[in-house]
Amino acid sequence: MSPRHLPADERRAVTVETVVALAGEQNPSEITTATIAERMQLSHGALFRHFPTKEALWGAVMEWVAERLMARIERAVQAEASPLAALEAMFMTHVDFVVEHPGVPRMLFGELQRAELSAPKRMAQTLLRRYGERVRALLEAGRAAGEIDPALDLAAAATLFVGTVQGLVVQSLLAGDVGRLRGEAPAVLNIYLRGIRRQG
Amino acid sequence: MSPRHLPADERRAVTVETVVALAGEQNPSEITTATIAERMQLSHGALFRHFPTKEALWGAVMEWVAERLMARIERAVQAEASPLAALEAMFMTHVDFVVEHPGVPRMLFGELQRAELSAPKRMAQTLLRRYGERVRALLEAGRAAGEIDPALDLAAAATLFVGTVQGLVVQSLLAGDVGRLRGEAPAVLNIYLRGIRRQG
DNA sequence: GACAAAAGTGAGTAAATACTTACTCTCTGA
DNA sequence: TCAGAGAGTAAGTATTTACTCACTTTTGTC
Repeated sequence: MSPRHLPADERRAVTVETVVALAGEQNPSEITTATIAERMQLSHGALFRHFPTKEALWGAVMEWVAERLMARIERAVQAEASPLAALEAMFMTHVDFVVEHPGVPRMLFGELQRAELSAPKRMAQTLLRRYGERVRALLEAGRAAGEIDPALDLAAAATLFVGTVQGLVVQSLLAGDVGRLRGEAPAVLNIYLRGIRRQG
Repeated sequence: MSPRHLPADERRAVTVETVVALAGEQNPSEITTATIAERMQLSHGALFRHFPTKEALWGAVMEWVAERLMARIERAVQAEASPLAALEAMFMTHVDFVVEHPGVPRMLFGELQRAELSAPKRMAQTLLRRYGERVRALLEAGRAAGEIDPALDLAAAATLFVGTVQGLVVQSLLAGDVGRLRGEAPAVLNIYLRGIRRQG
């Protein structure tokens, strides 16, 4: 068990991870600062030594998500030779990430819904935009390499790529079982690939 | 303007429509009973003459959504001759519905996130299951008619169909503009259709 | 037009929740 | 070893929010 007293930066890291874990178990927008503290065996007041407001805490969480997700995806993409293989790797890496951290897509969607343009919302927007641009770049490379249908609408293909993951997430929310996601993912991805690939 | 005093059933109907409208403007989970009443120019207390709890009100809203969405989709499907054409009509009808009522997919997603299995959550699950089954039935018919790739994984195709809409919704949350949805939808649908269609 | 039933009002209440503060404990380095 | 900085505690406070209730206004019927 972790000691009661932690250096500030470690405490902040533990807090963020606690929020990510909690978001995998319950509606992210219903997570209270009290439950976060309780989960860490910490008093409620102590939380506010490390984060001035709840919004600042959510900002740190979104930063954690953006960094980890994009880093892992970039690593997976770099390891592949062809653009289409990279797209496949990107998809499966994303799915793995969601299986490990089921709260993440729900937090992102929840932030996007917010009315005011808070810092965490802006971070969610930025993340998704970067993600979309990465997909688009791979699609362009794939088209240049002759792997992808030359007539393909790249913007639409990028939107559908995000939707492909999103459809799986909805499915897992329906079934209440994130584990099955990984098994179902390849079949869904195949349909997508068939939709964008250059015809033999 | 509607009169201050309405028969109970009309007041309930107006209330539900007010919630649907509000959900198009702000985070559905942040809609309070007070704002609902205010929007109707009604006192807060009066709301609770017509709905015993907020949860019951949300139940009525989900029922409204399920009935309207499925009825419209069924009508569109019936008007088409071939299964693939019906699938296209279903998609565009759904998109139209979302453009008219942008709060709907967000309410649905929000309900699915809930921890406890409340009545509104169960209704959201039922709706999405019925929706998925309808897609699957069309896919099966399409396969029987030879329009669709015989090797297609139907469950995966149904998941991706839902994701196709969902991807557009995420896009509109990013852009903050639901109107563009209708214009972008056909290109996204085309990629999906290319993914499931029987190769010439 | 009187009356009862239906619908609405508005001032409340209790619970939840983000944040504060005065204090105490614990670790570190000179 | 001990002073002080850093981390934690616990009992607050202010605000929000779902829901209540005693009372008033409107509406439809005879």
